Amino acid sequence: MLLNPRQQEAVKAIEGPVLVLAGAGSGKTRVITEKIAHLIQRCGYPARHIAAVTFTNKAAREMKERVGQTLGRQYTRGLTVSTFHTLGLTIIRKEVTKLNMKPGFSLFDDQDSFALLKALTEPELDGDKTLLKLLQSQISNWKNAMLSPEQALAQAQQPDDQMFAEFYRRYQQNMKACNAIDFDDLILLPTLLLKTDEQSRTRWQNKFHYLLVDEYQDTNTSQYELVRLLVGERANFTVVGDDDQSIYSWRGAQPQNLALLQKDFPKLKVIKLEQNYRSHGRILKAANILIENNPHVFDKKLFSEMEYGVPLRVIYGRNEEHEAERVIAEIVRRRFLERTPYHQFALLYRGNHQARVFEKALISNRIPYRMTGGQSFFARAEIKDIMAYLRLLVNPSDDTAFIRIINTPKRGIGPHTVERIGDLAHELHVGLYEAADHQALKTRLGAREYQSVQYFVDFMKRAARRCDHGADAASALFDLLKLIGYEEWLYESSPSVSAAEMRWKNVNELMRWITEMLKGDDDAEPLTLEQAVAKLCLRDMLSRNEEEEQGDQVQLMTLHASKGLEFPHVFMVGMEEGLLPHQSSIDEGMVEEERRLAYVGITRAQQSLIFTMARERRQYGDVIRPEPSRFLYELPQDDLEWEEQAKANEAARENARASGLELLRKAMED
DNA sequence: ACGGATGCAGGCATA
DNA sequence: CTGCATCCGT
Repeated sequence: MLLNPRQQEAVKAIEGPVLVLAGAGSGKTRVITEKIAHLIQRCGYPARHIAAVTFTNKAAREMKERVGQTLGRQYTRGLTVSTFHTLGLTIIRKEVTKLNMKPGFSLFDDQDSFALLKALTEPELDGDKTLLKLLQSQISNWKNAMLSPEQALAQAQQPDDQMFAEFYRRYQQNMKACNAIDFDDLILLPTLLLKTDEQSRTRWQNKFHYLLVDEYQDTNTSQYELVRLLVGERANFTVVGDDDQSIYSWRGAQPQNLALLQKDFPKLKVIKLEQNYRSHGRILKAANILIENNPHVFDKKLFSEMEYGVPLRVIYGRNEEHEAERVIAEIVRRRFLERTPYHQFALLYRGNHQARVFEKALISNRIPYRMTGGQSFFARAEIKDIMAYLRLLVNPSDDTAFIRIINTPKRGIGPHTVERIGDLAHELHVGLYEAADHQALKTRLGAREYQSVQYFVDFMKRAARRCDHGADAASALFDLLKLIGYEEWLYESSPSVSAAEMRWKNVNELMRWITEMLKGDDDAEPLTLEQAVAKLCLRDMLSRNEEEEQGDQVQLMTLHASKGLEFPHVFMVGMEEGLLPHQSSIDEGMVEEERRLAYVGITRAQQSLIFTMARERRQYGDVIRPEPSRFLYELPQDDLEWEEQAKANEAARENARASGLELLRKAMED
């Protein structure tokens, strides 16, 4: 298919800054892909001087794949297609010395950060979960806004803010001691470095001559700053975004960055893609009308040349179980009547917890399904354990990893012993692992405990040595796994044999990835253990391994996770006040973002769209009777069939037929 | 002092 | 329903 004029314009505008406002389903991935091809083939840009940045690994993989298909693999060698975070990691790794970091640094995920925060605020916060979560997101906000602990403290108005700023300082200090950085640092550190160090800035500006950024409305302040620093004076770049699909302000995204661009780059060329190739007319109309309730920076009206399609529907369940049953009945009906395969249906919901009921119903009806997101592979305890072993191997200062595995599997080292090690570490100003290996520990522990600790340190040392020198790090890891008896431990500690089997399977899957990464393959260089561990921490696997088998399965995911995807038939479930818009968003006056979320959901649908809700819903202990979501009332009612209304129409039609009132029947059908 | 078991509390944003 | 705390047995 040929590109339309607007798309062509977007592809061919290569001098100076370009903003592509790409509505949902307007073919933006295609534009980015074609543009990369154009730059390489027509404009003589070497692939290694082009970088395309996305937000998710999935998007990055897909884009790499599609550029490869368009151009042929040999042309894409050296091309950088990665997420912001991976790009940040690349820069950090090349600049470790300038950043005063030791190689082999650990990447803390949210859980690791949380654990650390909890530990170092113990006296003040006493493990208060809500406060800790608040603190964690506050620190994240500060980092995304590029504020140091000192600046945060200076800005603090109330004593509470001052306390949080103080915790922020403590946190940073401890991260440094652990030779660890968190996800926000992956952007912040490169940004600060490029800002202050001219040499580094020049190096990276010379590395990338052209920059493309996808989902630009999701960038936060430090990401935007990084973009600006990377493109420099030359300002040759293309960003693609849609302010109507900005749904991540809660993690620091600044959709204003779209407008800011025009101010910072007066020469900015703005191109709108408004033709939608995805959805039937009715669906698009509904989406347009809904989003008109929001204020806009750039006016944009999507149109479609596709058929108008069937009406949108609203169906009810008595309660959430019944809601799920009705959705499933509809899927089954359409599968048999219209031969629609399962994979063409998607169930979209606001919160992960909503998935449970639907999962249950799908299982009991033996309908295959695939759930994206939710409890991910890397959140599983067994994976976190193994990852902690790996992290400690490459970074002996990683105290969080040490604490996780010092007694997993159980080897007789309890909290008391760990505390003693902690005391010593504190006195000597070293990490826990180093303290555990210290002479002085012998006099402070009982003989049995000391021996257990020695045993642990001993095999870790040996494993680390084999990983460093030996060509075969992989087999060292397998031996380590054997030695600690992890498989046996899983069978002892799991609630059932099948759970243990599952967990062991996961561990093996992880080991397989590592082995492959260490070995390398056709389009991937062999990695050091250090690099492999970092990649795993970013959940950034090279090959397509972690794509699970995709049979004919109903798709389940959150509205957030659905962005960028499309499905022939969509169910948006739980369309109720309190769920969508979510109660806390209503309370905080953040309904506009919820509306965008609804907009994202609606524009995923290609052919049919059904909204569902429950009349009664269990919440915590009690039962509530939710109101229909305000968004349903904002949709064009002519294109929306409410169930009762449909039933009423049906009844009237029936009556008319029975009484032979031909005219009335005709009227009803209009 | 460690580790397993049992009982109770609070819990749902969204990657 | 899950995760943590506490208690008790070894």
